[in-house]
Amino acid sequence: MINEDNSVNINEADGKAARAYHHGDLRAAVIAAGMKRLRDGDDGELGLRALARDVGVSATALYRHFPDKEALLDALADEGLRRLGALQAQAWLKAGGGHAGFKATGIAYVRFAYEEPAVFRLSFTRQMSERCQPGADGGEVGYNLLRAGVAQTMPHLEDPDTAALHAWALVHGLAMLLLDKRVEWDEAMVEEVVGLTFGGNA
Amino acid sequence: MINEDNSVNINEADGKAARAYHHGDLRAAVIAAGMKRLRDGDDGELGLRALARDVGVSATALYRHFPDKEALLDALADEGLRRLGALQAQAWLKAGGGHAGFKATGIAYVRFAYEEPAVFRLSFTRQMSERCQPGADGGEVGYNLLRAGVAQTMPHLEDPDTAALHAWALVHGLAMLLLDKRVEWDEAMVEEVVGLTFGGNA
DNA sequence: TTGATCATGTTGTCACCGTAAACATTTCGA
DNA sequence: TCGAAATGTTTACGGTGACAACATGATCAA
Repeated sequence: MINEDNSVNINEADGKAARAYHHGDLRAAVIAAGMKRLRDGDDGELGLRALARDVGVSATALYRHFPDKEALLDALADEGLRRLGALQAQAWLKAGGGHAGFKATGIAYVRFAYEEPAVFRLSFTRQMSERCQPGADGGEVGYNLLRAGVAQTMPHLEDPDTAALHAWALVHGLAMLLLDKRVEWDEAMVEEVVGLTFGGNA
Repeated sequence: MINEDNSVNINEADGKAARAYHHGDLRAAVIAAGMKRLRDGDDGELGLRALARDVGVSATALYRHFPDKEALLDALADEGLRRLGALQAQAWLKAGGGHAGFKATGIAYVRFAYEEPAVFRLSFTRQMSERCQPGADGGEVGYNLLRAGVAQTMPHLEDPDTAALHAWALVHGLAMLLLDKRVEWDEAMVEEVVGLTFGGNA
């Protein structure tokens, strides 16, 4: 069981000795700790040793759950994409779908990048060429929303693929420019720029 | 003097002893070597030691020219931006300016990212918040071209800033999606997507 | 010519990192 | 109950960026 503060309870049910040799669910705990570090902007690299220390375990213990550091980062990246997709879906619903919903998914994309820069960057920087776990999301939720939005919002375009890529590139580029401090965050600005492509400029 | 193969000639003019204790122009040589490594896709990090080895000098010698590794990377990043700007300017001229020229600068941006991924990524990933050397370009050439292009191509828009950012975000996002293998390179696709924003879709 | 001074490069060292191998402990199924 | 499998620890190795102390070469005044 993992608490909100990422501490881990062991033997919650049976109340045995507090300090057990085995960790409750190390894999999940490590991912949670990694996410926390990314979110807290513990800027710089997150290292195996620091992560293991957070969870209260030996550095090499992580190798029982991840073949190497890359695999661990991949897991974190996937978790990030999953969260992004969830936020987009939520924004779509909240806006009631349609044009407004589509635009909302775009803004949610940029906002996520701005609010959790390290997570966003990690999620997209990892080359997804390697093995994709069967359970991996890989950003499918977000992309499906995108395709649906394009279909609903711009049925007149002859090539929906081009339009979808256009929309994706726009929000992704805006997000990246924000992360790399090429552009300063400005809610109104984001709405305008996104709206220019995402349906609203009628 | 730095040759094409990044070797360095010392005492070119006076023909003195070939092996001097002091390096001809270590700073320039290191930057050249770094660029070469980035271009050759010597994947992974480029380290101080490897770089020093390339140039044929001790690792710590680099600290005479750069306060730390970050500064070195900053120098490489700036060099990258300068090259990008040059390529864009060249594309603009070759296309004869106007709408076609504007679109050409956008495509040049994406192409540069695709052809020299490591350089592009480094150039934009470095936080430019810190001190910008007086001589640093910082991507000014490229941005000026962008503003000029927007002004020429879309005079009807009420807010040129929004339009410029829109265009920039589009090519930047497309570039990033290409680098991170979210999208496969396809010349025609790039032209279409870029053309959707960069003037051509009339 | 001499010798001081400074810029530049070298050697040695340190703390940290990822990770492999060997070992210890706990859990669980037969 | 007992042995195998799963999980965590210890130790060690090579690599990294960074610093301090030292060596070498160039420059310039006296």
